[in-house]
Amino acid sequence: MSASQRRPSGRREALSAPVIVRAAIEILDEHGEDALTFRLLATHLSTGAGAIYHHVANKDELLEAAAAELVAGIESIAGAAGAGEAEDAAPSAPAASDADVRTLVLDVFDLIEAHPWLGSQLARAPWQTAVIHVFEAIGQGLVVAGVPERSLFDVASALVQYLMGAAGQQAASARIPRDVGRTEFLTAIAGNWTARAGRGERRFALAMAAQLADHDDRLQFAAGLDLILAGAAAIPRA
Amino acid sequence: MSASQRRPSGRREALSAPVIVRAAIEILDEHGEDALTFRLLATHLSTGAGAIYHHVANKDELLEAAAAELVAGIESIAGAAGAGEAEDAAPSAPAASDADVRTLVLDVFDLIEAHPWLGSQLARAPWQTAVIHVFEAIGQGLVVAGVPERSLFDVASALVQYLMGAAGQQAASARIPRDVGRTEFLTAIAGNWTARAGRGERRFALAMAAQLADHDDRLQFAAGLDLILAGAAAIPRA
DNA sequence: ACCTGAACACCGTTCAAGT
DNA sequence: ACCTGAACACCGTTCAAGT
Repeated sequence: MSASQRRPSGRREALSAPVIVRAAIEILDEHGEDALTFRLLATHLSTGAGAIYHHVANKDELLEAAAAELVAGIESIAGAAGAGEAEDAAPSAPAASDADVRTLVLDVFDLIEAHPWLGSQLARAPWQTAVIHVFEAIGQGLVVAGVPERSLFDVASALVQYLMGAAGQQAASARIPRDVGRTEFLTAIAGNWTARAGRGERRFALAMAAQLADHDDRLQFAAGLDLILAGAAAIPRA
Repeated sequence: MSASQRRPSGRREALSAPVIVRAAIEILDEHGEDALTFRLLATHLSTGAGAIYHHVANKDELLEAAAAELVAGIESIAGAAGAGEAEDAAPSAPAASDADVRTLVLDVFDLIEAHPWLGSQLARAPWQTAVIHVFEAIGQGLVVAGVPERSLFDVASALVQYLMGAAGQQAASARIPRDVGRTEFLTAIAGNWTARAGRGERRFALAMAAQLADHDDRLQFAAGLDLILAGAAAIPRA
């Protein structure tokens, strides 16, 4: 029996936390959050389910690590510019503005849209590494954009919470069965509201039902984001 | 055997959807979202687990009904005023303003803070009755507050998504073990960030850690809410 | 028609037994 | 030390059998 035969075809590298996290992300991306099982993961890694626990404490930690991995690519503009190296240089034009923070938040939104399970995971635990990373990037962007220090925490938190709300919605959207068309699904929902809309009841939801069927999640998210940024911009500077 | 003996002590009323939902809410409020099990629920109702399925399709539907029940108490100011009865009356002062919408959203926040499982449930499925109800109430409030019609959907959606984000956070906070003090937990988290904060890394999160330990969730939520409302107020009227 | 509760098809996690 | 995979302690849900 050669050494290569002791290592079955499914796994080339030795079992380790990064390898496990990578395999988990693959399953999550391809088959959705419900598909991630320690048994299936073990099969993909050509090992037993118990082996995973030698490298990862439990499923929660695995999901946190997977989320952190995806979000690691998100960098604040300020961070990327290497602030701190030229602290004493003459004050130049701000390295980031509200528009950069806007782009940053939309990047995270796009990442969630591409990996809906990430939406579930981010919304689930506010103190995990991935959320802190996003919070940090947004916060640094706001500093450079000139948001007054006394409002930094409030504005950053508002942006993160809004983002978490949208994250949950994206994850929920992804849970709609694929064979049901999204439009059909939303039309059915709208029909359900309509049926219950008595005289004067649910007039607003009813009026919005038409818009719902063909709206664009990202545009709508951006519109709300702009409300928050407009509110932040209206804060009097120190 | 008398008739009263055929109906065991745990259940006075006949089994029905409302009775089941009421029992579910009791368990959720007292022991948290993880405690709600069809087996435990059946025990509380002095019946078999299978009996519940004669009145409720599945656990999802049960949770949606429980959420709808709690949220039913939330009424938009416009709705409560019986708009529609005096449609042709001379236009009086607006029945609601931004301040009323603010109060409405904070009422929902307070409801979630009092019933953390509601936060999980609302954030989970955007199309459930409870969320539509809140959306409707907020929308009606915005109409009366004079938000331009073309922005109604965006503003209402932004408020709901922000609320859903906060809902998820509240639910997550409630999942912190009770014997661990909240302050100790947050201090530990902050310490964890500190440990990882290299030169220039996580400077923002680090600076915020102190504020985190003793901040007030509700005040912070209100601050973000005010940003959105300020942004909405800045939209030029038609 | 409604209820019962054992049975089914899963989970995450543990752990004795192997290498 | 690391891995294996059966076993444990749960779930939600189903369904034959009762009333």
